[in-house]
Amino acid sequence: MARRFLVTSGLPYSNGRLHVGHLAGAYLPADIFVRYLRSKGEDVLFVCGSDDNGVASLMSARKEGVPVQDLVTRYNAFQKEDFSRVGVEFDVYGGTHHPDFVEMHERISQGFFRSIHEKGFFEKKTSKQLYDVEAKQFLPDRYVEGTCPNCGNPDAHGDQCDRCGSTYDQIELIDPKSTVTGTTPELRETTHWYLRLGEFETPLREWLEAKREPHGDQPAWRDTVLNFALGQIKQGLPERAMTRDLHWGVPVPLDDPDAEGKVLYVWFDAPIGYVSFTAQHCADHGGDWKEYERWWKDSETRIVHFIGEDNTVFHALTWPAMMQAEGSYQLPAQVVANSFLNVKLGDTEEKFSKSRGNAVWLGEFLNEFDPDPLRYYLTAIAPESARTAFDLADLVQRNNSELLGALGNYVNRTLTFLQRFYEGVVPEVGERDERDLAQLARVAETQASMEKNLDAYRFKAALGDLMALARETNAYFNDKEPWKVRKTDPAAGGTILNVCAQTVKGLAVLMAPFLPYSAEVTREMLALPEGSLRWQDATVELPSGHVLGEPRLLFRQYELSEEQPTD
RNA sequence: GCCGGCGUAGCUCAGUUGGUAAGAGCGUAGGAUUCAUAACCCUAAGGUCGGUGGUUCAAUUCCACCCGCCGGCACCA
Repeated sequence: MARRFLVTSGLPYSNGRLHVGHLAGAYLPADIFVRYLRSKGEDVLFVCGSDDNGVASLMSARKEGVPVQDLVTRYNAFQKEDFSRVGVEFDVYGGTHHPDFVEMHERISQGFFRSIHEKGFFEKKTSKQLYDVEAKQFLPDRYVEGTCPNCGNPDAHGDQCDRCGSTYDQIELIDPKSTVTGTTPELRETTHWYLRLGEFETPLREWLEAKREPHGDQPAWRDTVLNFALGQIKQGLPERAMTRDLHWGVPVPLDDPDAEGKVLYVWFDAPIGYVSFTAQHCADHGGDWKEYERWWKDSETRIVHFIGEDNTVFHALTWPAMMQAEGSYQLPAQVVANSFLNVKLGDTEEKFSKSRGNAVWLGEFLNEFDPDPLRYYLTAIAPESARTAFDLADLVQRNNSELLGALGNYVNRTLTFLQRFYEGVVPEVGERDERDLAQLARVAETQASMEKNLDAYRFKAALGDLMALARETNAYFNDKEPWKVRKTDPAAGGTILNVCAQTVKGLAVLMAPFLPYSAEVTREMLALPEGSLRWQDATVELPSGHVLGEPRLLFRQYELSEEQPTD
C-alpha cells in the first residue's frame, strides 16, 4: 500500500529572484525526494509558494516604486518560472498574498490564530516603539539608525553598533532616524499578542529528543537541527510577538480595538501557507478545500519540511509550538535543513550577496547551461552537513569528466554500438557468464543502496552510488571488448550488448529523480512509453528484439569562457 | 564572552557503534585501447586524518585544552 507524504520547501520571500544557493538548500533536494517517491508510486503532495507578507516586501515595493501587491505577484511568477525551468515541479505553488490564494490563506491563518487565542496561549502586552509618522508605520530595528548609546558611533543600527559591538534596545538609540523616510521617528505605545513559547519547552524537548532515534520509516533527524533546536530550548524560549503594526499581511482576527491596523507576524502566517496552499489545491482539484485535513491532520501522512539552515528555529520550534498550541495538527515527521551555499570566485569564497553582486541567478544561469548539469553539481556538492561553495569552474569540470565522461559516455557508446552493429534492436540473450550476471546484479545493488540513502535524505551519497555504477559499467564494457567479440562471435557480442542495454535502462530509472531531463531523453532512446521509468522496474529487462530509438547525446561539453553568468 | 559546527591526499569531500579502511571522485604521471562527446579502461602517487596531552591492549574515530575558519545568541526575515 502506498505511503503518504506531504513535502514542503521553505517559502521564498517574494521580493527577489532565486539564485542557485536557494535551489541547493530547500528546493532541489525536496524535488529529488518527491520524484523518487513518485517513481515508487507513493502518494505525494509537494507544496511551496512565496512568502508575500511582512516588512521586507513592503520595503522592496517602496524602493521599486510599485504597489506591493504588484511586486509580490510579479516575483511569485518569476520564481514559478525559474523553478519550472530547472525541473522543480511542485503540485502547487501558492503565495500568501497571491490573488488565487490570499482568501484561503487569510481564512486558515486567522482560524489558526483564533484557535490559539481561545486556548489562552497568547499574552497581550503593550510596549513602546519607534514610529515613523511620515511612513505611517512602526520601525523594526533594521529600519532605524542613530548614534550608539555606548560608544557614540553616529552610524549605529537600531539594535546594535558595528563599531563597538554592543547591543541595546532601539529606544536607547540617540538621535534615531528612520531609514525609510529619513525623518526622526517618535516613541509610541503599541499592543501586541505574544505566544508563550515557554509553555511548550517540555513537550518540544521530549518531541525533539525522540528524533535522535529513527521512527518507523523515518531516520533520525540531522544533528545540526536537533543540536540547534534543543540548544535554544536550553536557553529558554522567550515570548514572541505574533502580531505586527503593518497594513500588509493577514489582519489580526480579534474583536478588539487594539487589534486595529495590525497583521499577523509574517513568521506566524508563513508556515500556515503550507496548509492554505494545500487547501487551495484541494479546492481546485476535487472541489473540497477541507480535504487538506487528510494531509495535515491524519497521522498516516508524513510531513517533511525541507528548509535552509536559517529557517531551523521556525520549523523545529516555533511552528511545532504553534501546531501544539492549536491542537489539531500533527507535527512534522522530518525537518531537513541544509547549510548555506557560498560562492567561490577565483580563490575567495563568499556568501551570496545581492549588494556584492556575486549571486548566480537561476534564470540567468539557465540561459547558458542545461538544468541537469546544475542539478547534478548542486547535489554533488550539497551542503548537507556543512557549508560548501559553488564554483563555476568546478561545475564545468564535473560536467565534463563525471556527468558526460562517465554517465553520458556509457549510455552513448552502448546505444550507438547497438545502432551500428545490431540494427538498433536489443540482441538475443545468449549464455551469460559470471561477469555478465555480476554486472546485472550491480544494478540491483546500486538501487538498494540508493534507496537506503534516499530514505535517509542523503542525496549526495545516493548520487554517488549512481555514478559509481556508471563508472563500473564503463569498465564492464571495456573488459568485455564487444567491438572485438562481435567480429568473431556475433551472438556472444549480442549477449554483452544485451547486458549493456539492460544497464542503460536501470540507469535511466535510477537517474530520473536527479536528472529528469536526461532520464526522459534516455527513455525515448530506449523507445519506452512515457511514465514507464518506475523505480521498481529498474531491473525489469528489456525483451530481446525490442526496437530502440535514435541515439542522441545526453550532455554537452562546457568550456569556461570569459563571459561567465556569475556577474 | 556563551552555545553549536567545521578543520582528513594538490582540489572537492566519505569515513556507520574506537582495532588489516586511512578511502572515493577529480586533477597529475605512466600504460593499454578504439565501440564512444580526444571520451573510456588499468596502474602509481603515500596525507604525522588542525595542534598538544589523556583514557585504552588499541583512536582519525572517546575526553580535555589550544589554534584556525564559520554560524547562532535580534520585536531580521
